[in-house]
Amino acid sequence: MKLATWNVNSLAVRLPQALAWLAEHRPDVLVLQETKLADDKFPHADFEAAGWHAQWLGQKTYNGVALLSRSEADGVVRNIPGFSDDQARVIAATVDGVRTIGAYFPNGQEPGSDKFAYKMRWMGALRDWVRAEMAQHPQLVLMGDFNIAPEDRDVHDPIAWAGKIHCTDEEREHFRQLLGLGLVDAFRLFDQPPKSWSWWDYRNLAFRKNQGLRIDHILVSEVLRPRVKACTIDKLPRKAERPSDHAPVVAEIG
DNA sequence: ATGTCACCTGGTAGGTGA
Repeated sequence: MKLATWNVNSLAVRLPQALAWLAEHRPDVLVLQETKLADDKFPHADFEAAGWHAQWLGQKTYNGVALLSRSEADGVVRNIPGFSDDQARVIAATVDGVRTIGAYFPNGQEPGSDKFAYKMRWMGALRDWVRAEMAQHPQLVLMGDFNIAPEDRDVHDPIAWAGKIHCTDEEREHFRQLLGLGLVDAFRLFDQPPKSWSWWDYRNLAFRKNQGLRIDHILVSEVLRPRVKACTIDKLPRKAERPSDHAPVVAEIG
């Protein structure tokens, strides 16, 4: 099966691109982040007309997540159970026997800020919940926009980014704790081209100069690990007219 | 140093978030 994650930075703007990408790649599951749509504005009819099941959790202006699947999605969970949150960041469901969690991690803005503290709290709650989910569902995938570059090789300029948001020791420690639950970064199961990024700032001609970060990830549980056949970043949508600043990440599981 | 994009409010620009 094919699983994918994509931060679309407004589904109102990117709906045509999302539909085109789905039609071309036919993933079994695609999770979206930053839909930026209130629930009553979510274009479920457009997805359904194209043959996709849709689950979503949104809010006006900010955040918002969705899960699109070819098969029906069961056991849908919206946001982290037990963690009171007015931001729409998590959608989870079981599709074809695989527990699939789509997450939009907080950006965190700047170390020491209130938003950074929220990011830490949110990641702690996510970790505890994912641990419980894994106990129930050995076949589990956690994917989305983590807003963390796990290692220096995931950063175009590690010196300039040292200690900055996405690259702090605290964020990287949280990423390692997720791996410590028994998850593995699917992208690093394979030889990859150096300077592989999933996000490029809209500013400073960053995409043209390939100045980016790898902050979008697909983590798979240990039982799925031997079944992962490939994991790639699809840069093509980043070259389109009116692109999202993120590229889709895709994993193939046999 | 910011050469961007998307969204909102309140007003035809400015602020916020990423």
